[in-house]
Amino acid sequence: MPPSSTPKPRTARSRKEILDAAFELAMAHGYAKLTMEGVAARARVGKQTIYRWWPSKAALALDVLNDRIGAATDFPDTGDITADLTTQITAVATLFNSPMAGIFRGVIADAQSDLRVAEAVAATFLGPRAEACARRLDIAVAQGQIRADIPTADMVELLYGPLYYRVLLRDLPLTGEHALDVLRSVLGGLAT
Amino acid sequence: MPPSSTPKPRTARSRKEILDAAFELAMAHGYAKLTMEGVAARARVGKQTIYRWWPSKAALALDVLNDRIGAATDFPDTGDITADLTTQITAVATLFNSPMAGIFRGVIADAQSDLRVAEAVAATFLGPRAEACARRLDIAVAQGQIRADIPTADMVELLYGPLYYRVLLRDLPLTGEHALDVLRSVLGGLAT
Amino acid sequence: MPPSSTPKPRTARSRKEILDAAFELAMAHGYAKLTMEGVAARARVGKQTIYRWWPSKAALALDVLNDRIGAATDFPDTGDITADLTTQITAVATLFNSPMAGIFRGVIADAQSDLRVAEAVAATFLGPRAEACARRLDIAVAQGQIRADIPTADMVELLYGPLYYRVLLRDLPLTGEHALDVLRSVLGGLAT
Amino acid sequence: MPPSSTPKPRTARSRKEILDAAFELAMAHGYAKLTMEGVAARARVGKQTIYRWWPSKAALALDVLNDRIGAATDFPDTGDITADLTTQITAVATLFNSPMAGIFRGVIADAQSDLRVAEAVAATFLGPRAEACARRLDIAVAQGQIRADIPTADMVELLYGPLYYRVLLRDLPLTGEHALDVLRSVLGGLAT
DNA sequence: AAGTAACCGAGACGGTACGTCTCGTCTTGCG
DNA sequence: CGCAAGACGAGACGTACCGTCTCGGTTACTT
Repeated sequence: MPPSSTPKPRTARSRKEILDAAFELAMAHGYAKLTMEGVAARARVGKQTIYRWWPSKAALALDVLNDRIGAATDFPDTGDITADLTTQITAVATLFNSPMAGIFRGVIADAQSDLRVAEAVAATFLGPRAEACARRLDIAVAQGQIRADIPTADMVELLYGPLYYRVLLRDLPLTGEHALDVLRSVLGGLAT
Repeated sequence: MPPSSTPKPRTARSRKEILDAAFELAMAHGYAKLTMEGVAARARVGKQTIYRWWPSKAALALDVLNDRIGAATDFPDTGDITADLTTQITAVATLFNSPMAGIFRGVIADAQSDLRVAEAVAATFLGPRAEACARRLDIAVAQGQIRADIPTADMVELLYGPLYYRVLLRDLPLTGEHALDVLRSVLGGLAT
Repeated sequence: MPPSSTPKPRTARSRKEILDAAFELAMAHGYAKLTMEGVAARARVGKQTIYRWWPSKAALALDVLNDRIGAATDFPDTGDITADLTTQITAVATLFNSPMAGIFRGVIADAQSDLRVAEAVAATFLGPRAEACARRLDIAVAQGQIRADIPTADMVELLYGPLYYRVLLRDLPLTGEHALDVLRSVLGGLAT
Repeated sequence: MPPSSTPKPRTARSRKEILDAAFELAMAHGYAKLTMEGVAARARVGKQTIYRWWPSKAALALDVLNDRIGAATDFPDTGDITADLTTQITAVATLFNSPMAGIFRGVIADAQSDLRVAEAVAATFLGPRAEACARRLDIAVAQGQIRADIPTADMVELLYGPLYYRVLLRDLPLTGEHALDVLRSVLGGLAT
């Protein structure tokens, strides 16, 4: 997204105020009721200033996510892949139980109809995290802790797909316990 | 959703015309550009007539999906769970590569911000299919083909979560081959 | 303009409220600060409702003028053309010293850049009044009170041009006395 | 207007480039689409540089007019007032049929809502020309060619008012012939 | 010749209003 | 008298300019 590609807006001040305003409004009324006009009004900024740096409310919200989450979901490497995945997946589950989940779900919703948003999500949010996970799995494969006949990039989808399923498709809660059940089941397999 | 609970609208004729119009417009211009006004105009129906039966465009689109897909994803039982899952998952992958996928993605997108849509999706679309799958897995558990220590309802999420991940989150294609790779990996597990 | 050509807006009620709001706002802050948004807000009406019937603020203001002025500048016929012109021109001068003058000047200003406004002004405001004047002059010509070798349509321009000149071009006031001086001079001619 | 009162801007070069750019843009797209931003871009000048010398687009356009028209409407004195008025009024009619008319009409339009523009028009454009005309008429009065009982300043309005009427109020063309008809009629009077 | 001040292009900024779009409700009038 | 047709209040959209305000890179005047 533009603000990332041209990371030096004239005044970093308005950038911060816009991101803050967007975050606060999303928290207060939900992503669906977030509007560019509302953000502009709360940030005391002209609408054009927002559109200059972000092409859509989803792009803006994605930057809010990236700014706020930061390295909260970085990958550890203790040598034990099961322990590391447990740590990581617990962090993800925590995140999905925080208010940030509403913004994430809204961004993903908009990505369904806006290709540029989908690309930005892949490039700045999901992609890096998936690659970090795949790299950790590569190490585990090399150490013989994980099967070598499945691409690690695919494994990432097996591990996280069920979590996103809960977040996006069902009204069932995604608890940390459930996330760990998923992890165990995926590692062990369903067949007898 | 209303049309389901009152399955005999005054004139079944307009119901069909509305669903057809919605389908054709969604095919022609995409779910995002589908509007209630557009549907009313194409179906030569008053807007009020649509609102009488469906509270939102997502609810209408969901009915379009249910009408058009019907039993296309029913579950077979040949006695071999792997074979049956293969059959079923191939059918799902096919569906997700058809134009219907656009409508599905749009409905899921709207479900993120509209609780009633989310409930309707769970009640009329995902729920029944998940339950059918779980029932089939119960049989397989009873036959000893599948582990008994994991709730079959959870297994459904392990199996389908990765597919939805591809459909909703990444720009990667969901091929039938990939779907079968997922099936095999989930059944076999990732650990050595 | 549309509201004239399709004189039956769905509810005459909103039409009146819009015209009233426009008039009041123009009186309060001047034509230049009149905005469609302001009118909509004061009339408690959607902007679209205004745009449905009037294509521009000038078209709306022109209707305000026509509604408010009505027959105030109708032409008398007492048999004495000098007396009748005196009556009429005094009425016009009075009008140009009323607050309506501001609206008139604004409409004429917009007509300079919007052909449709110019046409509407000619068709609904200036044209009818000029024709009424020309008809009265025709009678005077037939009675031998006025020269027959000048088209009466041109005479209208000689009589009123100097008044509009004052209203539109100079900061000099257009008093009733000055208007009558003009009338006398035009009738009598400048040459010795 | 400022540029007149401070006739030596730091660089006369930018002054000319700005006036040229404004003229060309007004010719190309019309006064209404002329913008300060457009002028700045075409003149390769900062917006501030324009605002330093001209407070509004109308003030700028007025300077364009004054620069381009120059002495084109100066008053001759051959001793025959009718001949001189004919010469002069023909020149004015020619001007009003040139592309400059669009700029003039735009400036007059803006003058309706901007008092400073109105004053500048009176001070630098209409005023001097009206005074020149009045002076010439004074001579004619002294020579007995013109009535002495009407202020010559008023006569100017009688002569030019009908021309401006055509330019500003009706969609009728202002031909040289029509202008001369007006002249004859005003000199001779309408009454029998 | 180097140092330094002013200027000025470029364009971001906070705003305002535009004219359009779609929503979900309400009203009219035809069949 | 039910429904198509579509007007209605509402309010966000994304754009265009406004007039003001920095930001740096010349430019041209000292010393």
